[in-house]
Amino acid sequence: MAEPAAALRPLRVPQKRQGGNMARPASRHPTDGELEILRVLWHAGPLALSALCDELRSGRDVAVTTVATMLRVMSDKGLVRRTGSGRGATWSAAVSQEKTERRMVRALVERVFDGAADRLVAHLVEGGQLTAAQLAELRRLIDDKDAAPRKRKKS
Amino acid sequence: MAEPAAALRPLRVPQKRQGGNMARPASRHPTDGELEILRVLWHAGPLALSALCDELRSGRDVAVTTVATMLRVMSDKGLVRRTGSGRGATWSAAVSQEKTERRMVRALVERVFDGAADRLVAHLVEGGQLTAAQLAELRRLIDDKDAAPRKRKKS
DNA sequence: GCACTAATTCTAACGAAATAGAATATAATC
DNA sequence: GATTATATTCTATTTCGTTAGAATTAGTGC
Repeated sequence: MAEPAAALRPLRVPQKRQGGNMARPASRHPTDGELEILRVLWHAGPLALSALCDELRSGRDVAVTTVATMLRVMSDKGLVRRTGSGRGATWSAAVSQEKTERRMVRALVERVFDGAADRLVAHLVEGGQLTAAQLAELRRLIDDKDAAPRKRKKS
Repeated sequence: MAEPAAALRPLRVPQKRQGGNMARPASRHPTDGELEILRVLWHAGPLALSALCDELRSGRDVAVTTVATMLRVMSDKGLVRRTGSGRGATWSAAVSQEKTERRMVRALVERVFDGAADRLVAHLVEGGQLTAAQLAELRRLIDDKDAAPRKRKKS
């Protein structure tokens, strides 16, 4: 491999193994499309492929094979699970809504707010995204939390 | 298995303009890497390319040309702006931190919580992501909001 | 058991995103 | 003005995400 008599001129050599590489790393969280499927499955329980497609189609047009491909990918990622095979097979979410939401919120807080969760909340409260009723409910929630810092299950 | 006689096979016909296409649509929001750059620019004001790279390198290793390429893309998207050219040029954010954060939070609420902002807040409050002090501060915020539902600037 | 239909796998295309080396342009310094 | 350092552009590469047609497999119904 060495270049003994390379003469000179290390210049310009348009070799092929060149240019930067290293592509984008795979995201650990569900993508946009995957989340759409998960939401349907969370809401409507285990579904056959066709039924799942029908649900999705209420929002936009999509081919059956597209959904099938996404399900395969999601299955590899451990996001969904299949029960049975062939025509009678059903698909269900393999991750809980609760956990997924929490993880995605945490990721946002980390990425956008550098871990400061309170800044996110302030954003929401001050940004006028909440109704008066929701604010009241939120205050009640905080009071509860305050009264029982220990995990007391509501008392 | 199968493959009885290798005779007549329609054999998949590897035509070129066929099969599903349509790639992933460009995301309207800054990507992960773009956000990283924006955060540096928001925090440290206008910076030369080299200085920007130095800041980024405190977190991870990255080549100058990589950052330059990202800046070009971000410039096309209107996320950053360049002042001057050549060695003395500086880069600054072309979008405000406030607006960007708000937009990304809104996108998350839409995607994950189907628009229900209060569910996101409840998540944060109940999930134990906030300290007692932060909860108190939050309640004060809500009280203020409650006292002045109309946009009264504080009075 | 054969046709029909739904499900699944195989293959493909293609843009976005991330990365960076090579080459070139530009400004600073001597 | 030549050298040098930095900035910018050009090009290349790789994987991800999204979409879907073609082919194959597996139940349903007759």
